[in-house]
Amino acid sequence: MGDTQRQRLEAREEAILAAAASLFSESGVDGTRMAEIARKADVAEGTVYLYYKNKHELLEAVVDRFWRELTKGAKAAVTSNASLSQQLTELASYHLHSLIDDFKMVEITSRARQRHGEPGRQLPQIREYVRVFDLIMQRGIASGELEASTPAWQMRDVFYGTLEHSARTLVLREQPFDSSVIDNLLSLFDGYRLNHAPAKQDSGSKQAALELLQQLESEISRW
Amino acid sequence: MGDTQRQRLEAREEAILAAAASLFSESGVDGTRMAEIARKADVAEGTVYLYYKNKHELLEAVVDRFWRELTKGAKAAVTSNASLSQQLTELASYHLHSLIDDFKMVEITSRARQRHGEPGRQLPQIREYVRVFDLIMQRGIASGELEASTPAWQMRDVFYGTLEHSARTLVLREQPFDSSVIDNLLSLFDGYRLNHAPAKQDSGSKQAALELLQQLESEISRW
DNA sequence: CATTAATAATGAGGCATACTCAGTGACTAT
DNA sequence: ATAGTCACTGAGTATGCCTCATTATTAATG
Repeated sequence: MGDTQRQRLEAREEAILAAAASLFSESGVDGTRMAEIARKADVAEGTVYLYYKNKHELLEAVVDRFWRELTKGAKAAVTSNASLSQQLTELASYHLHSLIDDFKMVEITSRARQRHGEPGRQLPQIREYVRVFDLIMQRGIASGELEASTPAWQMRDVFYGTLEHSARTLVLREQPFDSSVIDNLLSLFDGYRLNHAPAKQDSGSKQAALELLQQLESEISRW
Repeated sequence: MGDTQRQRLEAREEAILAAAASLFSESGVDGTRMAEIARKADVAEGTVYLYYKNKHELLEAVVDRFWRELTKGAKAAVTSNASLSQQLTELASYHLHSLIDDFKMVEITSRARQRHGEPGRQLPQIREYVRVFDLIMQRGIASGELEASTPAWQMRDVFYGTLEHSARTLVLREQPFDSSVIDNLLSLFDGYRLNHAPAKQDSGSKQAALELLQQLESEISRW
């Protein structure tokens, strides 16, 4: 019955992880004692250390799981046959919603990055998460909807940096969600020559470009 | 001699603060013991607690001081008679340089925001810091260089969010500074109808607008 | 089924460290 | 000089992470 045994172990590990996640979110990392986590997971305190070397590694596992779930959700949220700007909108919207709902996890993530030993590391699961964005952009370039005049990592930093800060602002103000953040962000990405319609049917993008031209002309004429 | 006495107290407080700042930056918060801080500041361990209630309050004071210094530097860095886009460039450049140089402080700042008790607070000194950006934008609106179609806080989040994430990327890659981040960020702000030169002497901005026009035309012609 | 081996779980105790407080010193005022 | 005030000290306390000798549980074998 080696299979059932393994399942029991995994269930225990999952119980510990879930207990830690909920307590960290509620009371913060420092506010949560290992004894509490063990009690909530229905194991002895020593048992926790059979699964995770120490509190910080448990924290990392919690954060890792959070971003892994987020990656799953993000992949599901973007409809792969939509236009570039639609996909970006979907991803941004999903991302912002998630960050607002679990903002404590965002704070805890930054905590997980900091280890006693020096260097502010990159968490592997986050690397995986941002790939969702990268993929969308790559397809955008391939389909001609996007002109890659700017390095990919810079666009990524604009995207995620803006959304993270916006989430903090909204949470602090206790505003639940603001779609205008998404609209604004996407209008910024227009600066990257992002076309609103797919390339095959480019009357829309041509239209958009012409509107930009007109705006510029009127602006110049005002001087 | 009450004056000298007060100065001695302030000097002690400053010594403790400086010791804590340097140790926190070097070894992280958890990696630094209160005894170390006391030793480096040449006081007994108990003395630290005469000035700061606990380790977390000392951490907050360190972070507060960092952002206060940054505010001073930022105000000095923006030449107040320059154009809007120049001022933004100066601020962004100063900000990015500072974050890269002291990225540990950025990580520590997010740590200081988290208190055992619930709510992810706003640190007052950071509020003061972002005012530098707000002031620039306000003057931009007043002088007509900027059309405020987007709420100020959203532009702020784009600005600081992008720069913080870019700083993290650059630090992780051990690249010291990349001015193209600034260029890219500022070109994004063009979307807010930002003019490149002050209104009085607008040949530069006219030039820029014409270049944009040409780019657009060549793009359209390629379709 | 009994026996043995291997693996998992326990929780009391060790240990590091943030924080306290009774005692000491240093300075001021009268 | 003397009393009083205030800053300072560092040994001691409490707390909470983590270990490890012991116990319980499961698997393997004849």
